Amino acid sequence: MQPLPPAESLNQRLADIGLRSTPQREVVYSELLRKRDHPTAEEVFARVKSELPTISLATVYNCLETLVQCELVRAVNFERSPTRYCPNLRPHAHFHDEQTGRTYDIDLPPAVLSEVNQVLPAGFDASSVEITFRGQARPAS
Amino acid sequence: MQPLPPAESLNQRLADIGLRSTPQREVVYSELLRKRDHPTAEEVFARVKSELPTISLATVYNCLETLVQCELVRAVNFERSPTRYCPNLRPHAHFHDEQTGRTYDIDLPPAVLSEVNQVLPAGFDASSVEITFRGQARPAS
DNA sequence: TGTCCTATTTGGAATAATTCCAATTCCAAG
DNA sequence: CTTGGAATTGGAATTATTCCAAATAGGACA
Repeated sequence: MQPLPPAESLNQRLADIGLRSTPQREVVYSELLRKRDHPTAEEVFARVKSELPTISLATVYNCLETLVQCELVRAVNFERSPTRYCPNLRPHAHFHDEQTGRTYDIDLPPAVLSEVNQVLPAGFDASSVEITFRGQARPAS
Repeated sequence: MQPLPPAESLNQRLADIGLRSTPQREVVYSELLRKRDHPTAEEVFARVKSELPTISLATVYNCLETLVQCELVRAVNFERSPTRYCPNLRPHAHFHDEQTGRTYDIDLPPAVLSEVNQVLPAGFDASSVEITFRGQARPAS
C-alpha cells in the first residue's frame, strides 16, 4: 500500500482511463511535483519549456486537464485569478495569503471533513467539497 | 437589534464607507434581494434594465463590487464560471448542483465554522473562509 | 519494416468575463 | 448658480481559456 513512484502512477492512471503516456504529460506532471507552489498554466508552461522547448501553451492546458481527470492533480481557483494546479492528493484546504498571493495547503483531519459534510440537509449529495481560507500567513515552517 | 430594512441598511452602509446612494446601486441591490438565485452580473443587468433602461453593464459590475465592499453581498465563484452574487448575510456554504447549475445556500452552524477554523496552524490568520460543495441536489424544499 | 489509424500536439484564432478609460452626467456644498 | 468630485456610460482593452484545423507521432498489425 506504498504510493507508487510518480511516473508509474501517472502511466497507470492514464492507462486506466484509456489515454496514452506522452513526454508532454510526463514533463508537466513531474514539474508539478518538483515545485509544489501551485503554479498557473502559464507558469508551468514557462518552467517546462527548458525541458521540452517546442511544447505549446495549449498542450500545457490539455495536460493539466488530463492530470485533473486522472485525479493526480487538483485545480484550485481563487476568485477570478488564473487556475492553479496542486499535486497534493491528501484531503486538504487551501489558504490564500492576500499580501503575497502565496497558497498553502492545510491538512484536513477526517473528523473535520466529516463534520463539514454533515451540514448538508437530506437530498444534497456532494461529490466534493472545497474549503478556502483567505487572510494573512506567517507560517512557522 | 432587528435587521434594518434593505434600503436603510444600504444607505447606511454606503455612508459608512463614504459613498453615495444612487438609483443604480439601489436597484441592483433590491434586484438581488428580490430573486435570490445567485445571478451573474449579466443576469442582474438583464433584470434591472426594465427598471433603469439606460443602465450599463459596467455600472452593474461597479454596483455589485460596491455592494461587496459594503459587505451586503457576497461574490461567489465556481471554477471558472462567471461570478455570482448572493445577498445572504448569514454564515453559509454553497452547494453547486452539477446537473442544473443551480446554487443553494447551506447554513453553517457556528460550531462547524469554529471547528473548521481550528484546522489552521499557528501563523495563519484567516479573514474569511469559503466552503463549496459540488454534487447533485434533490432538495426537499 | 511499412502502413494505417487514431490520439495527441501545435499555433493561432476565437470566446467570455471582466476591467479600464476617457468623456459625460449628476449632485451637493458653498 | 457654480464648481469639484463622485458616479455612470459606452466602448475598447485585457486576460485566461477554449476551440479548431492541420501536422505529428505512436502503436497495432500485416
